[in-house]
Amino acid sequence: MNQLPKTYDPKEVEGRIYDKWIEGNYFHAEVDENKKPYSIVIPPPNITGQLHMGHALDNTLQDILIRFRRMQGYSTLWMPGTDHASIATEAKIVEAMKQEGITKEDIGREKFLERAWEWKKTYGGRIIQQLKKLGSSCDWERERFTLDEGCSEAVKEVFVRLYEKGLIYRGERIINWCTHCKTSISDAEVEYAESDGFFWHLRYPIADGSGDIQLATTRPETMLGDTAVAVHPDDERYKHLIGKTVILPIVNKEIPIVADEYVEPDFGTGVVKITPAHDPNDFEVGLRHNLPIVNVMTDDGRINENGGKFCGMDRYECRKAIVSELEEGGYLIKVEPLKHNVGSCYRCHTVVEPRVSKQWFVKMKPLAGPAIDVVKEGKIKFVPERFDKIYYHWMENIKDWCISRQLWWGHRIPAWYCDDCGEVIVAKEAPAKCPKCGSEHLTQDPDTLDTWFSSALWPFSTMGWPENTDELKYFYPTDTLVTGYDIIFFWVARMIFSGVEHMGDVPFRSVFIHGIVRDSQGRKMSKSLGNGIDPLVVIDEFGADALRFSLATGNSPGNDMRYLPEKVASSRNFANKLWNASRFVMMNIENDDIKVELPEDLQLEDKWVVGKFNAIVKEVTENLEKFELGIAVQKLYDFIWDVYCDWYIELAKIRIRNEDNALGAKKVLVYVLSETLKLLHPFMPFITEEIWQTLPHDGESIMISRWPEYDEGRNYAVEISELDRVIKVIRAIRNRRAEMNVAPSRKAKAFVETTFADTFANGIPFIVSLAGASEVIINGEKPDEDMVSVVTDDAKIFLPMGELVDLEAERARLTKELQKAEKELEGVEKKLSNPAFTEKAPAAVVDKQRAIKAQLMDKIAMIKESIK
RNA sequence: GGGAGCAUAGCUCAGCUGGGAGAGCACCUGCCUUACAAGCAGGGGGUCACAGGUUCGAGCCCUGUUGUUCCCACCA
Repeated sequence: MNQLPKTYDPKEVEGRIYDKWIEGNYFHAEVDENKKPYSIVIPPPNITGQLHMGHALDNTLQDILIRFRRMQGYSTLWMPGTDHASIATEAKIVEAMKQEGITKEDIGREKFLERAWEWKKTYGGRIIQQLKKLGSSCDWERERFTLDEGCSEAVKEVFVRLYEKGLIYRGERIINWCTHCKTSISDAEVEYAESDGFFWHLRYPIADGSGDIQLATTRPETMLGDTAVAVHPDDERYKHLIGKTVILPIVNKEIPIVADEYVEPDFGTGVVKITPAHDPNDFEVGLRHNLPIVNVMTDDGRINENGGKFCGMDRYECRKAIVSELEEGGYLIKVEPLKHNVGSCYRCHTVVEPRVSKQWFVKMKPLAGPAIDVVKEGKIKFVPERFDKIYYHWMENIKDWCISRQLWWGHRIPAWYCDDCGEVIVAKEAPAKCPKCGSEHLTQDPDTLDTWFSSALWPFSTMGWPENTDELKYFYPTDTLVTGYDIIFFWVARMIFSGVEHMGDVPFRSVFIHGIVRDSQGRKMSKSLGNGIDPLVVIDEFGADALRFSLATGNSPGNDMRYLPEKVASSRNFANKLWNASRFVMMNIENDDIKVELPEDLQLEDKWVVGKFNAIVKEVTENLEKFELGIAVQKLYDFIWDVYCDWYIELAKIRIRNEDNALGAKKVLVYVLSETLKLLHPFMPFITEEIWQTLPHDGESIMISRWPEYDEGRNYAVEISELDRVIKVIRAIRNRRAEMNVAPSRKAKAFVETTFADTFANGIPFIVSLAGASEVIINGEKPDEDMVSVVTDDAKIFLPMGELVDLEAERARLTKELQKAEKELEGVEKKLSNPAFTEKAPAAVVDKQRAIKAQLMDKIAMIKESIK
């Protein structure tokens, strides 16, 4: 006996169902040579992170694909895990220690790392628990961490291999320095934003006293590190000065005037001060002209001892001090406002300081070539396709990747330096002694690697590489990578060249890109705006299924979407609708022994719903295969609500009520519901499981049941079009009655005139029951009284409404309808009378127009007759 | 300075390879019809940004314009 509540209560269901899935071990993936593999690796969330809408979207999409493929019979692996997120995590720990009044230097590397692991233990599992709330069917037994033993092994292996191939090198280069995180960061980790600054025009005196040279800068404090002034070699204004020297104001140092093509003669005064240590371009100029590199800044953005009396000053304080001193000395000509691009750290948003520093780099050109080729050859497909252009552009213009970080939380660089001879040893294990001089005094490089260095290996490091494991052989390359467009450069691109280089094959075949979830006003959700929506709160209020459903609905690949609470509410309503439809079915089969199978003798309405279901199976499957999840989910919504609930259930009620082949109707109700639940399961896993378990079913769980298959023999096109004709008539009658404010309780006879007499004869019970007819007469004698009429494409219906009939209004309405039909007919005739159309358009299209014409002509004739 | 996306009903958005403009929400009318008021039945509302072009036929393809969002780029 099913006493199901009238509303679906996700809170009561979700936890219980999820535990059951875990208990059944359904998420676990095994190497199974009898099945085809399907695998996805999760974009590992940061251990510091909390589930946000971006995660909710990303993981909903992955779970939909995984559940779909699992039901299709693939051996399905969704590899989960977390990322150690070096900068973010270290910053959090440092921040926490600050509360205690200690710095990381106070406690030293070892103690710091202990704290970090402690932190990981406490918070690392949090986001995993949150992913479970969402319903994610990851293989949790395989959960990995970018800093675990296996991943660390892979990292070392890769580092050593690349070093030995000459693709990793160490050198003094200009890099982006974050003065807050106190580490180098890669180019990809710098965000540029236009900002209002100033352009300070300065005067540098020429050393021989022949005058001065004027230039402008946006960062006057860097003049402390100027080692030259540059002009364009062909610039007639300055040609005579090339080779001379100027006196650097304040510093009082003599520096050369050099000629370099980099200088744009038309910009500013055509003169550039050159600070090789603090500007990427100046650095290049410096190399070409052998200029000294004078670093004037400390790692926390202060002026160092090279800055003389400004030593110890913050870079912005120093800017002020320098400007006022320049002004006093008469070196400042003018200050003008200037909008320019300023780079900042993507983690802490501190303005980045370009700085020369000794770092480790990956040589990118040799890796980029093959990584471009695999996409060009179609071995990897971006969905939507347009993202390949972005990828190409980035890869084609890529510069060497700075991978060393001045942090402690991360993979320590496997390089040792001999204290005695300076030899560099790169190896997976600490060497006992220097291979060159035999010294035992070796010091490991203190730096760690960029977090993205380890996540780049994720598709194979998680499967046991460098061992050639069974998992690797079976599940690699993975099938689909699901991620937002915002991390294509950070992660996707790097996985591609890493996979191609180390595995000799692509890491995944498709990259399914989605946009970001914005707030209801279209703004990015952010902490500072305080407009973030917590998915867990939403799940608590509406249920995980409703959240998932609303994230999938209207989602089109690569496009951003807005989070609208009303949309989640409407998804919740949909879940509730499904719940109640199921309740109806269950209430009606309590006393019957029903299996999930279609009865032998399908009636018209049965074939109608089965045929429509069959079409949906095909379409939804194809949509899912093409990553058109938003379209698939819309079709399911329409089918369940409009076709199944609004029509089939109502039609079935007639038979159940009349006990006219009621069992057949019940079987169809159960069959179609049960199979539809399967199609919906990837989107709404909890409620579909809950209902499926209550219905008659075979097997332990819907999530491991068989995905419905399209059946060529069950299209029922004829029955569908027949019943659709009847439905059109029912709608038309309802419409007329509503217009006339006829109370639902008031029944009236309906006289139907049609050429489809058999069809409507079959439809009589439906019209009686669903259109408020007391009796339906097909092509019969009409009484001589005033009636309202309504015309569909296939039939004309007369309703005697007694005193409700207002002849004048009726005539007006019909005239309007006639005009509309005539206008339509005009359009169709115009098309058909155009020989170009009938000759060139496909026959099917022309036939369709002819059919429409015939229908319209019938309709017009019928209306005209009524007006008389 | 390059490149990309978006512009469709009051709002948020779908619309697959070009063949009679769609959904949800909101709004209006009538209904507690024994699955569901988180519901049922009906309704109003769109020159598919603008201007050209290709085509028998364009929301969809091409060109340009405007607005908007984003990505990339070393102009000091």
